[in-house]
Amino acid sequence: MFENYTIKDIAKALGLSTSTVSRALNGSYEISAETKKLVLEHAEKVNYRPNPIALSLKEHKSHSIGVVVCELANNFFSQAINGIESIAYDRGYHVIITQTHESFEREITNVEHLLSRHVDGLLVSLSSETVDTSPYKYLHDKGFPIVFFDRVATDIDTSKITVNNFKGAFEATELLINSGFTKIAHLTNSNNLLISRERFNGYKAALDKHHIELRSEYVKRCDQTGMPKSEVAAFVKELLNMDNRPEAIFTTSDRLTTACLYALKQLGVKIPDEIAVAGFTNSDVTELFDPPLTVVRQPAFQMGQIATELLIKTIESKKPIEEPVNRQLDTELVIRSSSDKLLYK
Amino acid sequence: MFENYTIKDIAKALGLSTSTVSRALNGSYEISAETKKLVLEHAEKVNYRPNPIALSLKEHKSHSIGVVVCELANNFFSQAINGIESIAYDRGYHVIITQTHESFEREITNVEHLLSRHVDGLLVSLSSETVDTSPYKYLHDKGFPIVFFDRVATDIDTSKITVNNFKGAFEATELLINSGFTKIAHLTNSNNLLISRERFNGYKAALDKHHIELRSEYVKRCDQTGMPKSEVAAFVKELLNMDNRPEAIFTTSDRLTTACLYALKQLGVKIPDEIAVAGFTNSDVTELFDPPLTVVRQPAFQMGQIATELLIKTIESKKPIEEPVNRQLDTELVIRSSSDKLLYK
DNA sequence: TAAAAGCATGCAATCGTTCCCGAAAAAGGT
DNA sequence: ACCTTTTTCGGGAACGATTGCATGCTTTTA
Repeated sequence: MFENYTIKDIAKALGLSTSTVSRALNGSYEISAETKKLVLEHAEKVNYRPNPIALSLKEHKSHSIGVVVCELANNFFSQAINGIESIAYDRGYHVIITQTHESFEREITNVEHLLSRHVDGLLVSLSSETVDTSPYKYLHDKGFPIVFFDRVATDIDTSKITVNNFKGAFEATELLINSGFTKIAHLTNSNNLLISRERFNGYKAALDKHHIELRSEYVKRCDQTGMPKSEVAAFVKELLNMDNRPEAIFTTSDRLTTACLYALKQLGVKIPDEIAVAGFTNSDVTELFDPPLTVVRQPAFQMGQIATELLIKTIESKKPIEEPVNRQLDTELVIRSSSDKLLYK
Repeated sequence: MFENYTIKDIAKALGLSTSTVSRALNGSYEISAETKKLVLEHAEKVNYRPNPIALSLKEHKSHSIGVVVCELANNFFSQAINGIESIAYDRGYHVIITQTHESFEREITNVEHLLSRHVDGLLVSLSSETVDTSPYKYLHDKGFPIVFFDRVATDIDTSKITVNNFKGAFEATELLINSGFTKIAHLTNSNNLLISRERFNGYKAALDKHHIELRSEYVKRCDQTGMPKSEVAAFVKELLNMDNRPEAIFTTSDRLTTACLYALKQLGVKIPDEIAVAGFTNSDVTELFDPPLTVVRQPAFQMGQIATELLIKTIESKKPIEEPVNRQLDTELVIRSSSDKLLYK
């Protein structure tokens, strides 16, 4: 069942040379139809599977792709990986997943690791610590296929899949404004991440459009991406204790959003009565929250699929310099009651 | 930086033979200290990394482990994989993840796939469709390292990590009983899964202990594991429309729990006022639910870690027949208000 | 002084596959 | 009947690393 027959075994059994068997298996024109049939049938019978390791050694590729993300147990990434896996599986590629835990050092180690395994390409979402993208630049210049998704490196001219973060943040902020809030705080991530900056800009632009002044004390930057929930809790407390306390919070990432909600719950602050909340998250149970949460949702699964399709296309294209594709998808604003302005207030 | 120097390159550069270089690198006693130092220093300088593919071909192992789970985007499994990855990374193993989507056929394909990649061992959580475990038996009999976690194969004498499902279900059910409920429904999964049967038995035992008759019409089996939410919704509707309508529901898995909550929300049924809910889930936002959900939680991360440690130990042990370990961890019952019996009722 | 022992290193096989060459046999042309 | 072309197939190198065996040199010992 799981036996490993080799080309040599077949050759011996059939009294042929390994070269002949190999060629027959690969449908070479130089092999007679008769021999081909013989070999093919025997290969079928013993359930012959070429050894991918031997192939990798010879061909310098492995039919596998490496994935670099910060954290698996994060809805956005597990959904994206699901998308990645679905395409990769269909195309016969293996997926090797590594986590950076937001550490640059770990990110580099992972890339080295994957490369030494001769992955045929890389699917990368940068860690929040990463500012130096030169390793990717180096690889890309050497013609190595890389596709970024979500957290992309701007200075590298390779394919990228993102969402319109600006628009997503703008819409969410404007929703809060249209609900009647003017004092809107913002919980954001490290400035290293382009997505943080874009989302901040969206937030800012919505305020601008409605002639609301941006108060820097309303903007709290969680440089540790809310890894210990306490980081977020401290900021939330600060916001609530301000003289001019904000009426709403717009959060910029999955972890930040839930950490913020936890902090508010801990403090016994009612949503949206005392403070409204809207934020980026890909959790698929936010409708069950108390109150149902207004969210900006990214098409994670689809992003993973597109990224993988693009990567495999790059890998399999003959010419090394493929025109890089920049796909930008739309976020989805799901309006629920956490962003409501209650009338009796 | 990511150059691939080979042993040959070093040999050429130093005017030695590849064998000498190899032996020097591996600290063989037959190489003079002088030569060793020379080789080691040069290897360090060019950042030599042995080619794992060549090694795999020669040694018939790959320093990677295969993981078979049903679904990545499921809290339990993504947390478990996080645990797996954390240990594997430290021990220098790669993790190759595959999903079965609860299909037996896909499960077998995945195992074949992983085996052809020469993974050194397998970490398996069976799909709900799987009844025939003979492929694993076959592999195990051949001495191939396999460790099961969560959804285990009883008839194979290999290491297994589970939780005490009976106890977890018993405690949850008894909690509902102690809250004052007697009419307790049960949403369960395919009977193929041992965990479903164990949890059902726990439910039954708690009823027995408190002299409550088990009503078969209260037990709804979701054979598709609640994949389309509608499967669960239909059962929930049935339960609510019964003459002797249950006052509480105990759900047996992550997906079932959230699908049940969605169905209840859709129908506008108040929890716990009209019906109480408690269930297995590893979502880490259930405290934010409306109402906060009473849950049975599995130590997923730890299960992944232990399973991986055990697997690597088996892989690296010289003797093929290692005494299999059966670790059973405890679930955690987190009591929140979704299981409260409201007094004014 | 010659043989044995010790040491440092090289050769070549091996893992499974592909592919460049070369060669034998069959087919075709004159 | 002989030469050329085509068809069909095998030998062997290569991918990168390990390792048993062979080799050649120095040193020790009978």
